Amino acid sequence: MSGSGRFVDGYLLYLLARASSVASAEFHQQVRAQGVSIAVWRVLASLKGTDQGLTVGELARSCLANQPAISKTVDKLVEQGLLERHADTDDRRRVWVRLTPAGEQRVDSLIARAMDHQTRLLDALGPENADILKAALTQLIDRAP
Amino acid sequence: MSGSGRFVDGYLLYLLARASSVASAEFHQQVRAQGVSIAVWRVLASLKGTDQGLTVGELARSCLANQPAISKTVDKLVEQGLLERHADTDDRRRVWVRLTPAGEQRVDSLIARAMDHQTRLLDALGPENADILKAALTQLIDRAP
DNA sequence: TGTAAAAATATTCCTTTTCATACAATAACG
DNA sequence: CGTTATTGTATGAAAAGGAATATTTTTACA
Repeated sequence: MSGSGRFVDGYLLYLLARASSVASAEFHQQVRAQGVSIAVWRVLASLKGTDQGLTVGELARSCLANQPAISKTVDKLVEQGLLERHADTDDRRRVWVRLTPAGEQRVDSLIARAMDHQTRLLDALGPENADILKAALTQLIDRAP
Repeated sequence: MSGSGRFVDGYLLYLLARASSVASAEFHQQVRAQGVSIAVWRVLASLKGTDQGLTVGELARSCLANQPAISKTVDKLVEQGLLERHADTDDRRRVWVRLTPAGEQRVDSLIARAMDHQTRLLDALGPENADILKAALTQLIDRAP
């Protein structure tokens, strides 16, 4: 005996985390090679395609991160001129965050690489497997407790 | 217009990360409520079911973490009496890490909760969807670039 | 309305992670 | 063999992240 009786090998949450990690590894290295952290990439990517931006809270949920972490990351990106904050006129607690033109430019360049990587990933999977995977993940997100 | 033209909504790596995050959220809260960090849970869970333990490097890869982070987490868990280190006799660079009896006891209690949570998750998904998901994730892991 | 509760963000303090590197041991190869 | 390269782990300084809380604004409701 001594066959792999490891607990994690049959554990769904581990399979999920590992799949996400393995699938992202190559692209994440490319991002870091551009001098951009994954946290920053997620903030920029989350804002791309929103026309008024997102509030800090929405951004945190979108980035799968904590609100304080996002506040701090936004601080830095505002200093770098990639983001801008502006208060909501109706509810002055809310703070909107959106890309500046420089931010758009930066994220566009990263997104180009992301799409390129995704194409290769989908190719490796095959179109039908990719569709099955997307459907299964979407169901999981909708139905998870 | 103003329909969701957000980039991330169509991005596979984001779907994966979000699925992993959403599916894990509830259980991870339970773990933290036990006073155990996710990093520690992953170390303990990774070791469960290995009969000689794992080396530090294997443990790092299994935990989807960096080697220095694992070295430090192991330090603390050794201090707490949950893990023990012992050098490899053949290759004295390698350091094996394994659960102590106290560590086994701790991880067993967490695993009981994990299995319970997984049962509910699989129920919510339905058996056939669960199988499809597992197969798709396994393929992704095997075929990712 | 006035007051208590709730919500959104920022801030503080402390832990953890990361990056680079040091150190020790083995492997490769002239 | 001796020397260089490589591998595995640990360590130290710097950055990031997390939990708790403060602050400001809005909502609920007596």
